[in-house]
Amino acid sequence: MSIVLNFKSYLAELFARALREVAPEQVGAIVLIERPKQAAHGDYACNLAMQLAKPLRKSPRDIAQALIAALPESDVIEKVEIAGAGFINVFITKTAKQAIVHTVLHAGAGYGHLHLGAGCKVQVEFVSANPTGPLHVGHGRGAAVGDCLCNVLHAAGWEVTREFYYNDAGAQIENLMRSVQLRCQGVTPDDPRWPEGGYRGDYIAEVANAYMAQETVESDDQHVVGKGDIFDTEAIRHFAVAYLRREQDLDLRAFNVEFDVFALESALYSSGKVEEAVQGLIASGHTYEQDGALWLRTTDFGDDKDRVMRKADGGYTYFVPDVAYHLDKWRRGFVRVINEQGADHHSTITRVRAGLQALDAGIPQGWPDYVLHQMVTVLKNGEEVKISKRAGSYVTLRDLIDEVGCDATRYFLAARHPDSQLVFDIDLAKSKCNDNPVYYIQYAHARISTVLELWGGEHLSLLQANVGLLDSEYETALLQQLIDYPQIIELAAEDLAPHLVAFYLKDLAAAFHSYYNASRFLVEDEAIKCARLALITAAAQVMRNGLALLGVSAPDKM
RNA sequence: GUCCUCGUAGUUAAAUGGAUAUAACCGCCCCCUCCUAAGGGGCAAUUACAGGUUCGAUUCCUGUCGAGGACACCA
Repeated sequence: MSIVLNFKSYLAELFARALREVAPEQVGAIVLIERPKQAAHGDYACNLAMQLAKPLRKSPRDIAQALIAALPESDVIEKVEIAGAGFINVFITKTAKQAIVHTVLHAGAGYGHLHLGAGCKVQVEFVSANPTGPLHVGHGRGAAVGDCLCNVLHAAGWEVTREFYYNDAGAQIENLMRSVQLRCQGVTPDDPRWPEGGYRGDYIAEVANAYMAQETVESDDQHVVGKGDIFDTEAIRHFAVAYLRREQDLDLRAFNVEFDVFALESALYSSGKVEEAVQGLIASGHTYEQDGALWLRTTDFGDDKDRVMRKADGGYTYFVPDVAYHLDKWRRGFVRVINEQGADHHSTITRVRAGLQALDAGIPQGWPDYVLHQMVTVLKNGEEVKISKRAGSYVTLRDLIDEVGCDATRYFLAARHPDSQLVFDIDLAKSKCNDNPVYYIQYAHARISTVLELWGGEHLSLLQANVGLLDSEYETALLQQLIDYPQIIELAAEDLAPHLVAFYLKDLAAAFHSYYNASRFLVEDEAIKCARLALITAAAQVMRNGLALLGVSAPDKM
């Protein structure tokens, strides 16, 4: 019996071989294997014959006939049929499906790991919040989507680097410094002296108090001691940045998100990378001077108007360090880079890509990739929540974690397509009943754990189970879910769509709950009991694997 | 005004260009002497509109309408 880890790619290979025989000149055709929606259409379907109909000037059914004849022998294929306009429907043998139980039990946490990335390096930049306050819900969505995406890419075989970029200098940081300085002097936001762009949240007072108390602050990438000097703006600035970075680190840690690299905008200046990028752009001939400013002709690369690089006052606009930063990513060997950001940043995409093209550094067009997530609104008691007491003007990630827990927060923020707007319903996320998908999935895992504990046997003995006894409609459905898992990873990785994992887990849990309700596992017949326990042990394994990608726990008891 | 994303059952959402569009919630009806009813089974209900490309369109293209966002020598 062949051991098949991934049926889809296995069949794709068989059809590719048939294609080489039937139409060698068409080997460029894309062999697509899909899961039909209806069971009558088999377990897998291939549309190759319809694709080839036009170039080969033959009827799809004739081509299908030839492909089937050329299909290599395989003991996992029960039968092959031609249907409809020319679909080739493949039916998998029961034995091959049942074997998935042993495949999963043997692979364990490695089940679902693929080699799509072939160990290539990919860098994912996400969150990238400036250190001017606690992280808000939007950052939370970025953190959840970005981190899950990293997990999925890792599972798909990429070598992933998680990176967080932030601005530790510039106008917003200046505002932050002044706000803290005023708080040190006892001035509050309701005072007429409070500046226009000042930060009004209560956390500014906390920063000021810590600075005056000469506290020590350590974040993932900063270490500083408060000087307590109200007039040393440099010391205040440095302290405030470190303090708020640490706050964000604590939020992220509570959210199970860890970064490999923190990149600072100021470092791009001090290392000369910004200047180097500017010189590169000037040398490329895509710049010009006008009205005392230096412009980049981004319209050469699809932008709707040219952009200023160096302002008349001599300072660079923000997109220049952005370009320098991305050039640096490229030089660090990241052939693939994905930026996960809020959709309000979409206007930077064209500019950054244009700047990189203008540099003529061999960077491919359309590099880097972007995943933009839409707005999050928070709902509680049916009403929109806008204010957090501590932050002043927005709902913080910490508010959500404290209120509904890390698991539910991660699940809800990652379980929707990034492109669609998200309403975070706090009451739903908190509810411990069946309309809450997080609990629904976790409950399935807990149920399996309970059964296995009651059984009390040695898990290793399940490797000997006779899975040929798994034959009911519920068992078949659950087997199929287990078989589908690697393909979900593949899809999620290719589409940069981690939410697919969340949907899959709901389906997997549903298949288990139905099975649970319809059958007993701890039955008299030893062989049947072992077969069933082996199946649900495998199901629990896949639940753990999938939940791990989402960063959600898989409890044994609830 | 220009650009970007989205428009799918009453509601919230899935669907790599494939065959009869999938779930959950709500509503109605059923199932615990049972390994957790935080569960299961059933009924009803959907692609905004108009064109186009295709053997085939929820998916791609154009336009209209609707929701959100972006449009600084701010970041």
